[in-house]
Amino acid sequence: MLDRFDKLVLPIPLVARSFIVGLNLSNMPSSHAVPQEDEKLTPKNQNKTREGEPVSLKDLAEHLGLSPTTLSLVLNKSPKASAIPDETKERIFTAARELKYRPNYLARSLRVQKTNTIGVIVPELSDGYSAMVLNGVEAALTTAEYFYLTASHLHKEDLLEKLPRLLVERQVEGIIAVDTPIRFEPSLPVVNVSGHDEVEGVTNVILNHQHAAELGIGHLYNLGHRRIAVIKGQEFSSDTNVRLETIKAAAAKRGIPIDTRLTVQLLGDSPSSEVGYTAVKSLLANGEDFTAVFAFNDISAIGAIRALDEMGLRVPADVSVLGFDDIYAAAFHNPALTTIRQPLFEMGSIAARALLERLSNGSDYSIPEEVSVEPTIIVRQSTARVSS
Amino acid sequence: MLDRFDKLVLPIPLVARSFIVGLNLSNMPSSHAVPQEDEKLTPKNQNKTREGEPVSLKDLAEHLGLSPTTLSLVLNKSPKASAIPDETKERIFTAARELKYRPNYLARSLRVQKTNTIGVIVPELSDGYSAMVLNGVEAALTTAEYFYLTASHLHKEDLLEKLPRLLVERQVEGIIAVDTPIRFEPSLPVVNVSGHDEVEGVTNVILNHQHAAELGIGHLYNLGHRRIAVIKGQEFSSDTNVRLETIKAAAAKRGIPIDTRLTVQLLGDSPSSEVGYTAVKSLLANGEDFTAVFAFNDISAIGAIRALDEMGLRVPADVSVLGFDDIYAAAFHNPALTTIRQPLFEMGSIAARALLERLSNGSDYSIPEEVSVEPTIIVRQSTARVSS
DNA sequence: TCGTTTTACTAAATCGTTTTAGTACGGATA
DNA sequence: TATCCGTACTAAAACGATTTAGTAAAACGA
Repeated sequence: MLDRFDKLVLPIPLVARSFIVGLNLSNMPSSHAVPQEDEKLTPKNQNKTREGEPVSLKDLAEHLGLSPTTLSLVLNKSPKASAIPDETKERIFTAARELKYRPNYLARSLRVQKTNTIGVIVPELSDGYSAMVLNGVEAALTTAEYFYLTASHLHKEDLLEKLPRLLVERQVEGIIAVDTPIRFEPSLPVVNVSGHDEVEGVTNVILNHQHAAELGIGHLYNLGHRRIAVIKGQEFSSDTNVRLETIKAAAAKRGIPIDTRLTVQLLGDSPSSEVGYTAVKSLLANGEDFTAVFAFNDISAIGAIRALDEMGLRVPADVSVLGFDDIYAAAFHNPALTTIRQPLFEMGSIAARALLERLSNGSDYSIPEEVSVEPTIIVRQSTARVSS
Repeated sequence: MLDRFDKLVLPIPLVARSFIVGLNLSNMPSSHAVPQEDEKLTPKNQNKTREGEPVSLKDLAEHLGLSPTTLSLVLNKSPKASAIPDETKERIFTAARELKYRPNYLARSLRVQKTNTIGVIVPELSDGYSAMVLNGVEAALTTAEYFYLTASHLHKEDLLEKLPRLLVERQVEGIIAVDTPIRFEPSLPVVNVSGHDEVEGVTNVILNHQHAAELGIGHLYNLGHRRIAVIKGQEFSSDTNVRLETIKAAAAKRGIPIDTRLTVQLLGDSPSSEVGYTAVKSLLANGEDFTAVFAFNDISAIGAIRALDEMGLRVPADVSVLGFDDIYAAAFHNPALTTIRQPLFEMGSIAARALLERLSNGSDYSIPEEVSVEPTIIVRQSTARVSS
């Protein structure tokens, strides 16, 4: 254990690519074959505490001549420690600090049957969406002293079934799923962000999609758009269907039903704008005629703009493009995206808080089946009044 | 503690329509006040296994009339189970499946002193950079059946000291830090992605910055640029100083030293393009004269383009802009960013693999102090030959 | 002065596994 | 016939905490 770091002392050429040569003495052919007693090698071995090894409560108790019970009571500031004189308490705290005692969370969790850990399942970390939600989750968890294990399912069916089981084995107290179908019967409290399946025991945190569609279609309608193309999400995304349906409804309500030839679907699971680009390319290749595009998300809106641009169509002069999500990039794209904002951070934080609440209230608690949050429309440069 | 969450119910006046009514029978006022024996309520309570409660190895052993030892040996396919007849083994596996036995990872980890868990410390999840690296980390960890706990320090000094300690308490086997200064003495193997401090016991995974600067400055130089502005990173970013120094060196080598009046620093810790925008705005406000901007990253390059645009300067016609990182957004920005690509996914995956290797090889292993990866230049539309 | 309470602690059980060190028995070997 | 070996298992310790149920001595109250 100790000698692990000794090797680093070696002079290392600065410029990268340098690997230190293996130096473990015991493995090296020694010119004088002197048998070595390990004991003798460590003269600084006072207080019988093995340097380097973590010190346990028992070690600390022995060092102090007290029992682990007493230490536990004092260190956890249990009310049962009231009879322990302050002087002793002080001794204990001081020793704990000096010997750098760190309670073993594993042991504690096992005993008290509580891990202060939850599991988070996301489609993929780098898709922007998940990361923003995770940020909110983390913020809420941190204040409650919880940690979380993350797992990405990458849209693979086997992982959708396996990951929850693995997390449960690791004794997470609950699970937050982000934009992920629930393919397991929940043995723990589960909160799903953007989940539309109604599964017993699962709280869904969802956007008010109807409102979102109203905002988007209303905005385009008011600008004079009547032929609106819609980019539908990938099949695996839980929002895909509601998004499309609510948009259709909002359009129909205004007497401008969405032409089915004007809906294209995102294909493939790349988290880049590529998929949006391809989708709109195919729309244009079919010679369809429209004045606005309502994209599934900002990522695909950006791809759409590229596709239109390549066909010589200016955004927003010739075609308006409306995004969804309001990711960081939206505000600084050229042209800046008009978009329907989802409060992703808040959704994550609400999800985490809802989960924690369920955890702390145990079974005598009414589980909200659904919590909805409101979208807002952020008008920027990618939409404009229809020309002509 | 508990009441903290009660409030949460309030600020969601939204459309939280449907709530499942509390269903715990024992809490519900019963019309026929029959005293209930819990036993009687569960007729399917065969085999004395409490429905709902997870089944332990002991439960399973009792159910089978065998000892936990035998089950453990068999379930873990220990070579010591060779004497157990196949028939018994089969019985054990079947029962485990039927009663849905899931080993408690906590207990196992405690016993075998191995958690198969590492800790990851990042500045912030939603900054794109961290998420990409994490993606790589995860990919490498998954194949080794490791999980990881994530913690964000948000550039706060107290968290930089506290988080590693919390992770160690939770018995992580090692720590991966991403773009994070090491403010603790490592008691565990630590790998730092983009770490430039040389701390004993810490392996740094870094980009070959000199090469990156050569690629960038070389590209601009070859296009005829002689007055190049440089956007320096925030003070907290570990790459900030090397990046600037190597760029200066590469420029000086070509006889076009970077004018100090042409370097601006990113300020504030927003992960949006805002900071790059502000920086270049101030450069332009000073009336500085330059034909190219070498940005600290793609995010700030995009902000720079916006700032130039607002001043009527066309990119790349009037000013070339060179980014860094090659995030997903770079390819689809308008104009598409020419950028120095960092293999972030690979860096994460290399970091994880290096850590795992250190873990599995124990002390008799030579720790590479530094592993470097190579950048590439991706030429797109934001840079062009200097006009006239 | 005796009984009760308070003070200052501790022994041992417990959480759910794994692992060490067995046991008991039947059959083969010497 | 005694010994050894293989088979089929098990008891108990261990991991490192928390928690229950104490104990012994001192202080207090009647």
